Amino acid sequence: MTTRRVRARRGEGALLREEILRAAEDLLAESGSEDALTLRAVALRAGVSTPSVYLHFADKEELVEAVCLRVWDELGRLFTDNLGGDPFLALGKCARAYARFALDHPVQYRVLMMRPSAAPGVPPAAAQAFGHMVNAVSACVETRVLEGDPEALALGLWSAVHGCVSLLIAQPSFPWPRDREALIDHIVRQAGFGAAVYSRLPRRLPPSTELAAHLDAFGARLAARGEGDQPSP
Amino acid sequence: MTTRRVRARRGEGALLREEILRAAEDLLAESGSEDALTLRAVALRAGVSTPSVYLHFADKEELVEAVCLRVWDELGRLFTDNLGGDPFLALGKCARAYARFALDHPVQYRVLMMRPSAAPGVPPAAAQAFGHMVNAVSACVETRVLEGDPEALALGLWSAVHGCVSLLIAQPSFPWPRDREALIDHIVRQAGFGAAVYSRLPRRLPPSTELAAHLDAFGARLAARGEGDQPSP
DNA sequence: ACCGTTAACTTGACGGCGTCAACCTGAGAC
DNA sequence: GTCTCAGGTTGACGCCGTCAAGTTAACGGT
Repeated sequence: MTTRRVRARRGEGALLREEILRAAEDLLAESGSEDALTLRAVALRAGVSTPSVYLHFADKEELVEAVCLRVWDELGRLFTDNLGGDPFLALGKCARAYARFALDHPVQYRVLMMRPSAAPGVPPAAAQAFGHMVNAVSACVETRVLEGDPEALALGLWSAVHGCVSLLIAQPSFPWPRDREALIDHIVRQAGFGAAVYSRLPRRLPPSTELAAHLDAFGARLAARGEGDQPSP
Repeated sequence: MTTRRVRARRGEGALLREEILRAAEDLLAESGSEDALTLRAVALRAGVSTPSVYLHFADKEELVEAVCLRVWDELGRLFTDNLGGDPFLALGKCARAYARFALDHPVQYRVLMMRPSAAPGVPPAAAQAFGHMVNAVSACVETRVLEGDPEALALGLWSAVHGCVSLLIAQPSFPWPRDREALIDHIVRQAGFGAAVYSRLPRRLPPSTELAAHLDAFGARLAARGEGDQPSP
C-alpha cells in the first residue's frame, strides 16, 4: 500500500496509469466519500509521488473522468446482461438492475451522475451504455407496447429511474418507504406504463373524476381478461 | 462590494448573518459554479474578514445548508402558487413550475439536490415543501384520478421530474431533444398517467403485443368520447 | 564493460482552501 | 471619562491541486 512502487521498465510507463486508476477506484469504494479521492491519497496508494499522476492524467478532472468511464462500462454491461424474453419485461429487468447498481455503489453513481461534468460531448462508454437503453426500448416499440421515438422514450424512462435512485442517494432523510426494492418496482412500472399509455392519449382529456372512471374501466377489463400470463415489467 | 463593512451596533451582530447569506446567494447565482462559493469569497463580498463567517455559521457546510433552506422556501412557494382548479391539472402545473425553476437556477438546484448532505433529518423548509407536494397529490386522490398513498405517489412523481431536470443539468451533452419545455411536458404527463394507470392494473399482464392492443383500445375509447374538456395535465 | 540517452519518476515550492487560537476595538452603560 | 464585552481582525496551520526543475535507472550502441 504505502510501499514504494518499483519503477516500470522502459516502454511500460503506461502500466502506472492502470495502477493509479485502480487506486482511485478502490479509494472511492472503500472510503465511501468522494472527498477522499485526493491526488495525494491516490498517489500514496499507488506507491508513487503525487505529481506522478500528471504523467498520465492532465489534471484531477481527467482522472475522475477515467474512473467514470469504467462505471459507464459496468452500467452498459448491466443492459446487455438483462435482455431476452418479452421486451417489456426485459426493459423492466434492465431498469431494476440499473437501480440496484446505483444503490449498491452510491459513491460511484454520485460521481458519475451528480458531478459538474466539465468535458464537452458524451464519452464513448456513456454513449454505448445509452445505446443499449435505446435498443431495449426499440424492442418494445417493435412489439408496439411502446410508441414513439425510442431515444426520447429511453430518456424518459432513464429520468424516472435516475430520479428515484439519485434522490434516495442524495436525500436519504426523506420519508422513503422502508422497502427500497418495492419502491423501485413501483417507479419502474409507473414509468413503463406511463410511457405505454401516454402516447395513446388524445390531447384533450375529461376532468379528473370522469377520467378516473375511464381508468377504472380499463383496469377492470384487463383484470377480467383472465389469469394473465406474466408479471408486470 | 470590496469596501469594508461598518461594524454593527451592539445587539445587532446578527445583521451580519443575513449579509453573509446574501453574499453567498449572489456569488452562487453570478458565478454559475458552486466552486466559487468560497468562505474567502463570501467574506470578501460581505466586506468582512474570512473568519467572521464563523461567528454565525459553525462551518462551511452550515452556510451552504442555510442557502439551501432559502431554495427550499422558493420551491415550496412554487407549489402554493400553482394550486386551484382541477387537481390533476394543478399537479401538472406544479411539476412544470418545479422543472422550470430547476432549469432556470441550475447551480442552486445542484447544490440543493446533488450535494452530499451531511446533516441528518429533513430540514423544516424541505419538509414543508414536500408537504405541499403531498397535498397536491392528495387532492388528486380525493377526486380518485390517483389511487394509493399520497406520500408514496408524491415521491414517485417527484422522482420523475427531478430525474429529468437533474440529468438535463448534470449531463447536458446527452442527445436531449431541442425543446426542453416539450420534454418536461412529456415527462410530467408520462409520470402522471403512469401513476394513474399503474394502481389500477392487475398484478399479472398479457404479453407485450396483446397488451399493446388493449392500450390502443383504451386510447381510442377516450378519444371517441368527444372533443374533451381540457388539455392533459 | 562502459557510456550516453532518455523514459520514468521525485523534490520542492506556490497559491488557495477551510479552520482555529489569539488578539484588537469601539459602542454604549455607568 | 472609563470599563466592558459584543463584534470583529490577525496570523498561522495543514491539506489541496498544480508545476518547474531535478534525479535515477533501463537500455541500445560501442
